[in-house]
Amino acid sequence: MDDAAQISQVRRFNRTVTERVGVLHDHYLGLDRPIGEARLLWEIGGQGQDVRRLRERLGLDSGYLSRLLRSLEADGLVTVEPQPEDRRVRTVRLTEAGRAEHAVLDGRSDELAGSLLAPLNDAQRARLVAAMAEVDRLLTATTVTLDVVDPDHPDARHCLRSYFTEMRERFETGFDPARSLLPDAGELRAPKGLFLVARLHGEPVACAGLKLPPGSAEIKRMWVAPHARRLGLGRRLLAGLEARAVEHGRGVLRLDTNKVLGDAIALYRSYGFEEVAAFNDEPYAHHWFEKRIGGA
Amino acid sequence: MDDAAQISQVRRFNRTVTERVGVLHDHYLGLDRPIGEARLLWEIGGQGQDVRRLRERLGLDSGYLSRLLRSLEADGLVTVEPQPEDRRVRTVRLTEAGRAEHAVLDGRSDELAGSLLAPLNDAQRARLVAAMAEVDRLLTATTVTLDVVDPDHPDARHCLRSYFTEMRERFETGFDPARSLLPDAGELRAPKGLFLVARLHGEPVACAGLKLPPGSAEIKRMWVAPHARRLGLGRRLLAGLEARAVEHGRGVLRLDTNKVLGDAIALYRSYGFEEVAAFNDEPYAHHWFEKRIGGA
DNA sequence: TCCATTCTCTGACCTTAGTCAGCGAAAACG
DNA sequence: CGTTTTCGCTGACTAAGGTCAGAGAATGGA
Repeated sequence: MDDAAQISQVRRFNRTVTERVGVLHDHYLGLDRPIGEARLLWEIGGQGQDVRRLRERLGLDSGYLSRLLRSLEADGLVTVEPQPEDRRVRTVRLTEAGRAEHAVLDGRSDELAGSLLAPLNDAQRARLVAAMAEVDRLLTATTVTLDVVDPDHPDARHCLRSYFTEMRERFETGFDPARSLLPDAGELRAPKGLFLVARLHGEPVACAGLKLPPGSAEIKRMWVAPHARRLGLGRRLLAGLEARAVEHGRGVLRLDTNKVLGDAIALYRSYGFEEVAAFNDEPYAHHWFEKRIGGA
Repeated sequence: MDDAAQISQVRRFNRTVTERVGVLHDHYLGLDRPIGEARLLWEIGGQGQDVRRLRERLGLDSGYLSRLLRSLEADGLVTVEPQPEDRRVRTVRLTEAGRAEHAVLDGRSDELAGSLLAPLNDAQRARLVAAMAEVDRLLTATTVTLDVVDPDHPDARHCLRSYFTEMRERFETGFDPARSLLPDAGELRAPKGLFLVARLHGEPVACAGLKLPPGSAEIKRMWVAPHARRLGLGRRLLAGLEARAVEHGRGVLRLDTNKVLGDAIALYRSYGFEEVAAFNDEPYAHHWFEKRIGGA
């Protein structure tokens, strides 16, 4: 299928979906109140949200948002209170009534989904859901951003904590960071290295570090959050690190890994890594890989 | 995957798509003029449209639509003229300037589609487009309506004309209606039979007739438009005819078909038909099928 | 021929969505 | 400590989207 055919298929999709889903969506959501308010109520959700965060997520003008909140407050659906730590920031929470209304919206959303599936038979339904999952995955993948951050940044720390926890659970021998050949944080920070974090909707969902000792480049601590797998993030991280290693004039990228990380090993191979003899004595490693980079 | 899991997958899809496609869509479309006008301009399209039809398609109030048209007219983008046949109905056509503006919107729509694909690599792109096509097909399928119409109705005649043309092209021996055991139109009209037409966005896209001689029920002239294939319409037509045959107290459904119609034959088998000896001497038939219906 | 219906348009009106400037309180900075 | 910045709020305003009742022309049917 050439580019033009792809474009026109995407356009057909856009049209069908905005008609069938988009229109119904607003229609279902906005039965009793303006969709602006309904969306807001929805976004506040069970645990409450800072006004600032709401403004960001929904992309609303501060004055406009304020007015919407007043309106919801007048209807007794939300309460707005200053945060104890920073009394400029205010937190919105649903009241009992607000929670009830939220549950109604939730139910409508289920109805909408049901109404799309209802006219189909079982086989078609399964195909539709599978295709939707695929579209969802791939469109989501395009919104993930990759940034270089300091390993001490909260998002980086979150990824690293998750990484350690997962290794501890998956390695047959457990995982004790103290026994591993861990780069101290300084080694994953310029000029000795760098650290990449991938974010989805602002939340950190994957990371990878690059150590840059003279004449070499080594990947460390690559991790992808379970709910963000199958988005091609591992590959994007590898590509990101490779590009940066090339920028630093390195001709080889290498890494070590544990035998239980089968998916990762498959990824390394398919990305062009080849297994080599051990180049360090990392106690948790069973395989060592290298890839020539930068056209070297 | 159980029902709840399907529903929640559909909901995730709805959310992702309305965010990524819906929002961008309005954004791209509405750069220079209100989206209401832009949508209208878009819907008028190259050949012009009756006001009535526009109102239906876009679901707009007649007063509101009228005002939008005045506004486009004032900008010199459209002309509105009464239809010659029925001077109450008015037809909207794009002027030269309107056509230019339409082309701009068209380009934007391409851009939008491109922007969804751009961040993906080739393999992902192909997967996304394939999944979109599947979603598109299945969602479209749910909007098809099935109605009993008179075989002389313009939509029925359109289907039958297309059917004859296609048979003429595909049968190895050509197809001469005069030689075939054609039911005359009366046989596919109550009380001797019936005729079903499937419509997509109001356009006829498939048909099938049922002959109801005493004690028997026979399917004739089943056809699905090429662009509406793979939507499960054949199966729906069969189900529709079966249900009506049962209503008329018949216990067996039968049909004859030509050997070149491989897809149709596969459909009949998978729907539960079994091949039987010839029950008529239709010169263009190679296979005869029967299915017990109504729990008989 | 008269009457009912269809189709579009106009005027009056309302709600929702959204922008912008500026203000006061709280926090951060130097 | 004073100054600057951040955060949310209010008032004033605009545009867009949409509803409703009714008028006037054209058509169809009895």
